[in-house]
Amino acid sequence: MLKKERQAYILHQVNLHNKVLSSSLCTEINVSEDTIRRDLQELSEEGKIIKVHGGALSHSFNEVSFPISGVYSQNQKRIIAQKAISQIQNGMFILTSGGTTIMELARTLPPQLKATFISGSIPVILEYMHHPNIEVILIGDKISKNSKITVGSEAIAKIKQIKPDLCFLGTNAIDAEHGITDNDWEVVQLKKAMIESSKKVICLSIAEKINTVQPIRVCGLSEIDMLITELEPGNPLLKTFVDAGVHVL
Amino acid sequence: MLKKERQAYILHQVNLHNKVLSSSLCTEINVSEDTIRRDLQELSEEGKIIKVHGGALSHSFNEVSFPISGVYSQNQKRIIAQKAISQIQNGMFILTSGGTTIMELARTLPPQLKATFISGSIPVILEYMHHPNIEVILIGDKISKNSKITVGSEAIAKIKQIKPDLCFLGTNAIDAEHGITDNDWEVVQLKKAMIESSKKVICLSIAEKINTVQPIRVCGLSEIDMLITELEPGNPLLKTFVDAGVHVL
DNA sequence: CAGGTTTCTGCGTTTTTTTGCAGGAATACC
DNA sequence: GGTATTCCTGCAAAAAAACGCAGAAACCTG
Repeated sequence: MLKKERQAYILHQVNLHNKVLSSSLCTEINVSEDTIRRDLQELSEEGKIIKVHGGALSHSFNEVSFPISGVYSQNQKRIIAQKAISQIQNGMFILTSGGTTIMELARTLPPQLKATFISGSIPVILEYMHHPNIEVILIGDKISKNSKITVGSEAIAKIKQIKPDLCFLGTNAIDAEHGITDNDWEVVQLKKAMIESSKKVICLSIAEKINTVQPIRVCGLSEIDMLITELEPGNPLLKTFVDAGVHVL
Repeated sequence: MLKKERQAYILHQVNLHNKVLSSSLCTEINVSEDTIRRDLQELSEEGKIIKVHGGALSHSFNEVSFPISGVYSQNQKRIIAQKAISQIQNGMFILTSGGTTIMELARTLPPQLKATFISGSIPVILEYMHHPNIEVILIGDKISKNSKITVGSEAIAKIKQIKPDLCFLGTNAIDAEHGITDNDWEVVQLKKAMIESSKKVICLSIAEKINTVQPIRVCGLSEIDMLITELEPGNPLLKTFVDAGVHVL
């Protein structure tokens, strides 16, 4: 990995998470802690970041403190993202939906991971594009402005042509009885196609959305292979899903 | 292998993978590391790539790469955008390439305009999405990280299926003798398809790029219907294009 | 076509950059 | 106050770059 490349990655991480720990960076990128420190030093001298004991902060950070609930659910999503990443192997073809949980997954992907990611969500695609070793395939069609995702028959047809190894599905609502449900008809059509095409479907959901129902049905529990939440697999809230045969992580 | 040939290959590799290692290049092309280094040096001096220790990176790494021409050429591009907008009518289907000039066009679009815009460029699409009355169609395929545009046979096939009223083409280089030329092979393929599909092709170019040539040919002057620059149509710099039958605005 | 000039390329040497490591100093945490 | 990180300094090894040079190829030019 080139020095500039590494610094670009660090800078991206800082801007994304508002802070980085040099200790975690050096295991991620697999270089010595000294190298990270020198990188942070240089970036700091260029005014790109603020170096502090143990890591660095984003420049915009020290200005305003942001709402606690945002950070709170961000941490939950980070846990989910970590679990999801453990399911990814080098060389995989991975289809993902949109949504903030998937965004967090995209941000958390380790830099040395080599895989191909496919999506129709613009914000998620932008995130994938920042990663050094990831191939990005964009599903094209008409853009739904409110969900910022491509929707329509062309997109669905394209999804049906591929056979990804994994499909990560961000969920709006999941319930033991009604399965996965959503509130946007076009997005639901897309998700149905994604589930149908993929070898393995992994559903990402924060606990808050468990046992909630939305008007339009995406699929039943039998069609998903794994459910990932920020909770421990043994949590009583998840029991009904385990009983229904879903692998809970 | 000729020097120019070698440099074109290197440039292509950089545009494709966003980075190259001089060590891997010299085994690929089978020349000494010194030669590669000199090539990278030259390409870097021409502003095509960014040379770093151990290899080279594409320009997309440090976004803010044009400090001088930035705000300066922004005004020029705004003039071009205004002229381009005068050619748009409500209800049109408009295909656009990527690039900063097109970005400026996207930003300048009047809010009441109702039209359908089609593109494969991520930054441009983001801009279109902010407009209230514009339908956005995204061309999907593999994303070229450095040009931030979808490239590949799927994208080209999709473009060939449509018949837009207008095509706005951002140009890297235009010359009376060689026509429109560019330096990224995949982007050229895309532009060729765009020109072929469209009823009317309008070429946007800042004066700085007039009478410059890049290695790969996109099309001759006869294939474009209109050329828009920030200059007055009567400017002597544009005379050769008027003589060649291009409508200059 | 002969002779001269320029350009290109590879090789050996020197210089610079990068990176990791060790030991002591500074800092944070309990 | 004690302990554990983290930070800094100097140093050394490896990699890469720069430099000078020389042979070869290409290219004028009369």
